[in-house]
Amino acid sequence: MLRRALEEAIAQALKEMGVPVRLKVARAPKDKPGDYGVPLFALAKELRKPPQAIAQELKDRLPLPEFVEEAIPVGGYLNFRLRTEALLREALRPKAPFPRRPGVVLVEHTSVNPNKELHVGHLRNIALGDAIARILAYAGREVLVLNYIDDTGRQAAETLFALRHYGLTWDGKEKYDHFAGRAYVRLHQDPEYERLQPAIEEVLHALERGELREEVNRILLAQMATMHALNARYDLLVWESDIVRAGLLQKALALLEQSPHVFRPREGKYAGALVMDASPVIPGLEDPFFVLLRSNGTATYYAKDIAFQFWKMGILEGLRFRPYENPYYPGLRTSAPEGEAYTPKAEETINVIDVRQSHPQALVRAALALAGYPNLAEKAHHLAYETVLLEGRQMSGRKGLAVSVDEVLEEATRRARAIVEEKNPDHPDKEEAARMVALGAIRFSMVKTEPKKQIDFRYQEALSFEGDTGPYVQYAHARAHSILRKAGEWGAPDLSQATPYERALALDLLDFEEAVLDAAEEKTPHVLAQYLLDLAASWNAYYNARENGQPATPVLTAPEGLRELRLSLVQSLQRTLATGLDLLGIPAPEVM
RNA sequence: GCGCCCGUAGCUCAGCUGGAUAGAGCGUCGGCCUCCGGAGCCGAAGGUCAGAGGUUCGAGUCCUCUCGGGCGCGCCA
Repeated sequence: MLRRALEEAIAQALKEMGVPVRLKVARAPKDKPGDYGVPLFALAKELRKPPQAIAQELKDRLPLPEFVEEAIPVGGYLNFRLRTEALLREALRPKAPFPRRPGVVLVEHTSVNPNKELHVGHLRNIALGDAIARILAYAGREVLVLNYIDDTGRQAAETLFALRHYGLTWDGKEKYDHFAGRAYVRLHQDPEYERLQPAIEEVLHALERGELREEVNRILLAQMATMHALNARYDLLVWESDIVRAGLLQKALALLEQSPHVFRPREGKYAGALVMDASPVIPGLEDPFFVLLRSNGTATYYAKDIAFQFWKMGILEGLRFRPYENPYYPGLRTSAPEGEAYTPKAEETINVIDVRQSHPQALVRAALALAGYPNLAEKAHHLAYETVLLEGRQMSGRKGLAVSVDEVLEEATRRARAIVEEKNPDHPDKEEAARMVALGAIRFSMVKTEPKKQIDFRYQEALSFEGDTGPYVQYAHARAHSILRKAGEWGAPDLSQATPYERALALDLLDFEEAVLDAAEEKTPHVLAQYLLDLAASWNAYYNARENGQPATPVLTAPEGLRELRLSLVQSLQRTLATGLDLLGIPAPEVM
């Protein structure tokens, strides 16, 4: 990364000038001289000189790195023009994942209740979680992806109960999770619902004993087909019933009770309950007391979250794992009483959950700090994303007001198929191309905006193949690949023949690694998605450039040396787009 | 009531953590090669960055207040 090196050199020179600061090097605007620049206004006061003079002085004192051709003072800025050959050499350098550094990052995402088919709200969770896991791995982290199966929850119990209660039998025509989901919705519309509570309770208890696991598993496997179709990856499944049986909750509470901030009030509102006083960690709360164990002895749901978080970070042990039999993920492991003991001991966790869980997630961090692990509390991240609206309206699983992911995938594939048919009738595998484009459209639409912004799922926009979309990037990739296919083998490029067109594309190519690192650091894939749009646009502009009515940048018919340079650049571009798309979990078709 | 998030072009969104003349897509209007893929490209119109104060050489970005929208605050999960 040339920018970093330049920043380093500038910092060194400034230090010698008596101002030990690190300034950020940014791209220079298109109409200004040079490729990069730094503003020097901030130093004016300390150096008691006008910024223009500082720019001049810095230029005089800065030993230019070999990749910089010239430093150019522009008002209060000092700009830099890169040597063309150095710029191109850097742009052509093959990109590889960053070196692995020790320490596991555990990403939990999906974690869908096993009682119903996935809907569009889950889509955002999966797209974000899967992308951030891939990005972190590329950025050099060892990543484990965990999918939590709440098999002792009310939702699962109600669905299993409904299936029996209504005596429904599966005819195999419908996906099983959809079938089960209909039973669940029917139960919630049943006027007898209130009266059925005791029977539902019974199912709930059976679940806690782990007795109905096969029935839950059947729904899970159907859901997993959708996760797999979305191109999401997982390493571990953890079943809540296993957590219950491993006694993680009791172990966690035992640890917490050693804190002076966890106690049992004898009187007042919380008499008889085990409560945590979060005020040392979360100041300014109206009521800083949170119940961990109710006075009837049952645990609150965030007490369970706390116990699980302790396990993730290696504070507690006790779960066992074995290979998970399924048709989609060969290496997947699942918690199971008969498995082998294993604890991930993550040094950092990312829980991908919607923003409504911000409060309980803060309690999880508070508990870590109160239990004596403030350093781990800082590494327990909540990737909070806003909810997804459906055509401007709030969704509801209970009422069946949602669009399923399967349905969206099917519709997107149908539309993509029609377009492939229209644009590329000779395509060798239209079905596969349609699948990739559909996936590109759907997943890209879920990660291109900031997680904290609410998004409205609209068919017309989410399944669009034009403009700021996944297929736009995929198309740019396919177009580049098409040129490379026609070129065959080529020889050494002549970097000195680069024109301003190659310079512009190369400059954009240089920002890839920074975009990935930024996305990893901020834990938001949208930075990478936006970069890929910019890069694809830059490439399309390059491809279409014209001068005097003639193509300005022909690749295959360019003179020797320049042709090789352009081919190498196109190859670097093509690989960068493919890598970037892969980090978003989106396939990069060679032909579409 | 307390707390968190959001408000940028008609619509959907970026804006590199305080820097250069605020940028894209959709939509509208006008263009594009006998030549590497038109899912593309070039151009035009469209802005009181919700509003008001403040800090600063400099504010879409930081602070305060106001307005509008979303969400969370239970011995429910």
